[in-house]
Amino acid sequence: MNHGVSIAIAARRTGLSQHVIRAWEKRYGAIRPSRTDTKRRLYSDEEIERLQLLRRATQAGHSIGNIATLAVDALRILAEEKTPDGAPMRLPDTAETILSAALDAVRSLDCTALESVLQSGVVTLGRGLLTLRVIVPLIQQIGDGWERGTLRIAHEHCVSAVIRTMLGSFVHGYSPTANAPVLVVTTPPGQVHELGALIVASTATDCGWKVVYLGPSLPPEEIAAVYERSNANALALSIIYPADDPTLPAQLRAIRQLLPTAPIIAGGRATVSYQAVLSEVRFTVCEDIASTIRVLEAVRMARIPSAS
Amino acid sequence: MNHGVSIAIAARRTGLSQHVIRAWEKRYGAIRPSRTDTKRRLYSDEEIERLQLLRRATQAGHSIGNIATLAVDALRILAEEKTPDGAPMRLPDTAETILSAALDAVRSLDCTALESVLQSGVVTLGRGLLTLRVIVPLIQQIGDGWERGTLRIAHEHCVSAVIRTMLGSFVHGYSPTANAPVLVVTTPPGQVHELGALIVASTATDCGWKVVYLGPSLPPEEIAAVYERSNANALALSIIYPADDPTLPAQLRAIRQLLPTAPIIAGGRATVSYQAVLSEVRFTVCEDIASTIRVLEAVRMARIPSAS
DNA sequence: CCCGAGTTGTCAAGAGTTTGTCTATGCATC
DNA sequence: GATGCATAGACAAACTCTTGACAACTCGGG
Repeated sequence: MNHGVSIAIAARRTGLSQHVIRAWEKRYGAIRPSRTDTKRRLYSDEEIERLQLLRRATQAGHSIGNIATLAVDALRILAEEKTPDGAPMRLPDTAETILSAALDAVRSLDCTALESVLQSGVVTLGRGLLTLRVIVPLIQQIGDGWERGTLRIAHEHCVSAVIRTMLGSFVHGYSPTANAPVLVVTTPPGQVHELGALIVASTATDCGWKVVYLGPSLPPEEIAAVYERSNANALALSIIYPADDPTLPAQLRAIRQLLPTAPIIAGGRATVSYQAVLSEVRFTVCEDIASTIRVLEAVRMARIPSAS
Repeated sequence: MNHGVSIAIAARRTGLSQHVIRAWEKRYGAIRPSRTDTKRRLYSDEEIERLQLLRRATQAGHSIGNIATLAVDALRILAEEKTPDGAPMRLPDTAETILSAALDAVRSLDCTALESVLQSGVVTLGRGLLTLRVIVPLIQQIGDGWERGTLRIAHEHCVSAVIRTMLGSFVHGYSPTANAPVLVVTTPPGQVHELGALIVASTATDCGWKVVYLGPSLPPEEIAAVYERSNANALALSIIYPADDPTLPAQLRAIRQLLPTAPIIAGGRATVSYQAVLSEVRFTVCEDIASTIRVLEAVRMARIPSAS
């Protein structure tokens, strides 16, 4: 079957050091990779996944000695567990390291490097933290650098492309739960930047929502049609760049008119420029990701708790 | 009978050095090229493809010693796939199945389902075939359905978002080879559709190029600056949608002026509308993916083998 | 509050393996 | 005769393996 990869690759893909991988094997029998004739370890995809799960479970506070021999399914459960407050303390530090590594990659216009930095960030921080502590600041700083003239448009484009891909891969990441609430995410017409919308989409996915992501710049009728066809529970709109679009208020009113009762969330830097309309049409404005999460949580709770 | 090519050509086409090719043959029996009467090696297309697969599999972390004698099919799996056209026979059937499953998912606006259909398609068909036989037709049919009114704009947006993410994840898939040729991919200003550019980018990655993907709609000066900073060997531009942009010819001329000698490839549906300019500025126009691959191959061969 | 005992990540040294690259020599081709 | 290819052998750099040791940390008890 799959002949497996070397320990170096296994280490890279799991975020563990080679030393740790060997130690876990020797001391706890956590895995039993096949060997070549000359005793070199060969890791299959399954074993690598197992190592990833072990890693996340240990980071969540479980001690390796206790969980090393558990079945994969059990590990999946342990690894999924959140750490509400006993959160690891050293992570902010790591986030900054990753961020600066990412900025270096951007400056040298090395998209491949940027991607692998971010990829390792996913392993280390997880999606949520990576988004919050790395991707958002990164976008911010690229924007600043561009305005100050230290970075070119091309830098911004290149980074956007990579981030776009990464965030996109977060959106449908988890298999949907049966009765998960549904969130429609898009941007109103004229709002061409989709990164904000993607951040919301991936965050919502992370929080257990089923997300229908529609890309940027969609007309009100389309938004409304999709909202109803998909039995959505909320709508999220990202408003970032053109902060002085005279046609936007009309669009927002049209949306509200088509969806009179829907919970609609608006977020993004440019929301401040449209405060009047936004409150007029009763959109919930979110300043940042944290408040978005809170609002999503509130909407979810407000749903009629049918079962039990 | 296929006469086969010399080891020098084989080295060029695979990106491997002659030494390595010989070493793989001698040490691992990885290939067994036919010989002339005077014992010179002659490589057939199949053998060259095998070498390419081996190269990609090793880049993916598999050690040459373990995989050298594997069958081509197994290699395809390890190398994550590619089949220019001499494909296995049952695949067209599979491709159609996947395509229709994808269309179903689109019609019911279930992005999650679409994503998992495509994901399984990657496993079954590999990146190259999935792109050729599923993604491209899918885009085509969505476009048709939209024009006929059976599908909404929202469908198109939703599908684009999913495909955008999937193609994006293909682009930087492999770790760059030391002396891989570099291709810059983008679209000229005003060309906002990036799917075509992404298809080229992912195809080129598949062929062993190092790709610098810059997203859509980049000004000529930016393109040129990146081209030179990244020591690129070629530039690819996708021209798909506005087929009647009066400013585009000027942009194309500007690009050619900034990069007088660079090999520039233009592809996409709208190229027919700009034929006059395109030939004036000496862009190589590609009708489809296959011809793009051929042109890339030609450019790679034309490179003066400076090193070694 | 301090002390062992157990746990866990990290490291170093020495031996062995893998693999890309290079040389030298002779033949082939043009 | 200049260039390209074949073979064989030699290297060096990069990887891995195993063993043993060490430091930081946790935890229960004195």
